[in-house]
Amino acid sequence: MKQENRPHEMGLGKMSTILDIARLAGVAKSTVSRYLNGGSVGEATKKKIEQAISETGYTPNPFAQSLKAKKTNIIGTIVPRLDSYASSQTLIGLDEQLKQMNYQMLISNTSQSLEREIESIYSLANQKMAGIILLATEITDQHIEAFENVKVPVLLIGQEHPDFHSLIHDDFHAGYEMGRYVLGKGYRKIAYLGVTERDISVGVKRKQGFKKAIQEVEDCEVRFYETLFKIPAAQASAREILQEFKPSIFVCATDNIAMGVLKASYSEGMTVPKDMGVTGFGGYDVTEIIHPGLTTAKFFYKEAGEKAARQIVELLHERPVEKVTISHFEIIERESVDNLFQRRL
Amino acid sequence: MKQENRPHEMGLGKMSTILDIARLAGVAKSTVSRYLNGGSVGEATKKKIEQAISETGYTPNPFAQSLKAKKTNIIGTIVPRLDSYASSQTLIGLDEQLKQMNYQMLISNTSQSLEREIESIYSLANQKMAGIILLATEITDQHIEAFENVKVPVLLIGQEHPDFHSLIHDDFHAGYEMGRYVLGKGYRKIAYLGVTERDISVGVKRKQGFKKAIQEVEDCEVRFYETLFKIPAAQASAREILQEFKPSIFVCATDNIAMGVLKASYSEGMTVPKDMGVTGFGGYDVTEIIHPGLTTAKFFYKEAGEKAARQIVELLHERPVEKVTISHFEIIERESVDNLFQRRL
DNA sequence: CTGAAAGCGCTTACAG
DNA sequence: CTGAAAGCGCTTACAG
Repeated sequence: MKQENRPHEMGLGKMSTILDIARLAGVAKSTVSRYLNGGSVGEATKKKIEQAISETGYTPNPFAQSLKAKKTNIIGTIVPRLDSYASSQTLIGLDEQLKQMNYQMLISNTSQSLEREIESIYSLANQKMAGIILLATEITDQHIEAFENVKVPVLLIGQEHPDFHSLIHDDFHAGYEMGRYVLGKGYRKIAYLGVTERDISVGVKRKQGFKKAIQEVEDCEVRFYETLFKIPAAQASAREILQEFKPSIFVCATDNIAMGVLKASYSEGMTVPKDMGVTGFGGYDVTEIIHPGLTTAKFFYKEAGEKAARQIVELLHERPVEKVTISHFEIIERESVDNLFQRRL
Repeated sequence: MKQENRPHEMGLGKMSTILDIARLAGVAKSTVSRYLNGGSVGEATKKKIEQAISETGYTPNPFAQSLKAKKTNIIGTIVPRLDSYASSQTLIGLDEQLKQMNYQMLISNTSQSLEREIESIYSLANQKMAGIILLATEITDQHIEAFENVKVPVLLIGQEHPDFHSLIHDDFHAGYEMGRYVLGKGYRKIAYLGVTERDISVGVKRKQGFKKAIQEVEDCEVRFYETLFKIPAAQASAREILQEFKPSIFVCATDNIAMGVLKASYSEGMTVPKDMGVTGFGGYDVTEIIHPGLTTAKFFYKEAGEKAARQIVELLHERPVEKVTISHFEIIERESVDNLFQRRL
């Protein structure tokens, strides 16, 4: 399969078709087709067909195949953005696993437009995708309607919804453990810098988990803030909070937000972790590169992508798949958090 | 086009075909087809067809279309990796521009395997891509052979080659200007940390430009080193160089390599830029996020992607396109480089 | 095991 | 302006 199948003679003439192969091998088209699709073919004819195929470098026309089959072996993946660590890693995991299972992946980038997401659902369905994977941020009624209309197997990644199968990260427990971690280090004056609650996973669950940890302890002063996903916005929010609240630590709902806080702290002349602690969620590469390294709850995007690939294929085959799968996480300790107890000694 | 075309009734029955539309409108299939493809259709029939289409939510089967047309309006893009700033930005630029011109983009990720690149060329051609864009790192004889065989319009991004159209970044002049910049700041003991010369753009051209700048000045001590693209490898290389050479500045062939050098300098207890300067090439987002910010030669990947999209489409239409287009760059000054002249005062 | 025929949904000359 | 027919390359019952 590695070398011999390459259409070396393609440059000479036009692409060969199944009819060419049939003629060359002296058999009927249907026999060639049967050979190609693993049907029963006699040894002798098999030989002749193989010969003809390698002579011509024949390879079936996928459009003709799909036209008959009325579907492809392509999984359409809708992704809100291409330039995020989480997206890339998830896509890589999906792609590699899908390839291994002899499926193709088609990426549809929506540039963070929910409207484009809806369009993509219809468009992918129209292109006869075998299944659709949505790297979700928000599930609206329109999403639900679209998926109902197209009737293509669907898997959500990153958000869960009662109507669909989904694979999510363990945002709640990550929030909880992060809370416990921070409290365990002695921090008691905490700014939680979150995002919109329309994003259930990032905006709600992480915060809820964190709140639970807080409730297990006494006399802890916590304030909750909301900012945007982008670094400059987070930076601006942090600057304000620094004025009005002076927290001893920022617990940020994403690594990017944490980056913004770090920038704000620099520009205010503060040193992390000496003057203030910072934590994130995500486990982006950059959290390890920077100095001080960022303490964060790392999610396993690539693995999640691989798992999702296996699940969507199960779904295609109408085999049972658990409604919601929870991918794990890990608290990574780095320099951005100090041990206040130790400091007091 | 926004709302009305959506196949709301799709959920009810099977997808409708051109024949359904024809019957509903009381005309022939060919007339519907002509309407769809902008041929001449009478006002009255046009109305009826439009009515039928919006009633059914009809949308043509792309496989049937491609089967006839023997090609698609999809541009296949081969990318060595998904998780790099340069790749993502380029893809975003390509995708957005292509969409605007009514083309689709299909991404083929090769995970840095040259062999997979070759396979992708054949596979994309087999899928009747209208054109192929290769985010190139290295052009081997196999690439040339493959492209000759498939006879599909091709555009290279990032590397040039006499056989193909290409869009490259101005690596030579970026190297030159970076050299001048560093010299202008008074640095005279320089470690140039480059990469393999098999990568012409990154490994050869940047270095050549830099060398040219060096030659314009006297009594400058420069040593050239080679490392890998990954941060840990660069970090290890930097540590060694720090022992044997003690440069006053590291000029790194990529931002990632510069990140490795920064990490090495931290772990050696050095402060940038006080004890040592560092520069990169690329202009990745991370260079702005970190502290100190990294001085770098910024390339415009997204713009380059957009430009490439326009060019490949020109190529499809067999319109003239300049053989090699050079995308610009900009030296971004940040804190990782000091002014040694000023310091002496 | 093998082949002839019909059909997937569309487009494209060719008549009219 | 409009329609009947052929054909794109493949697969799938159906006979044999």
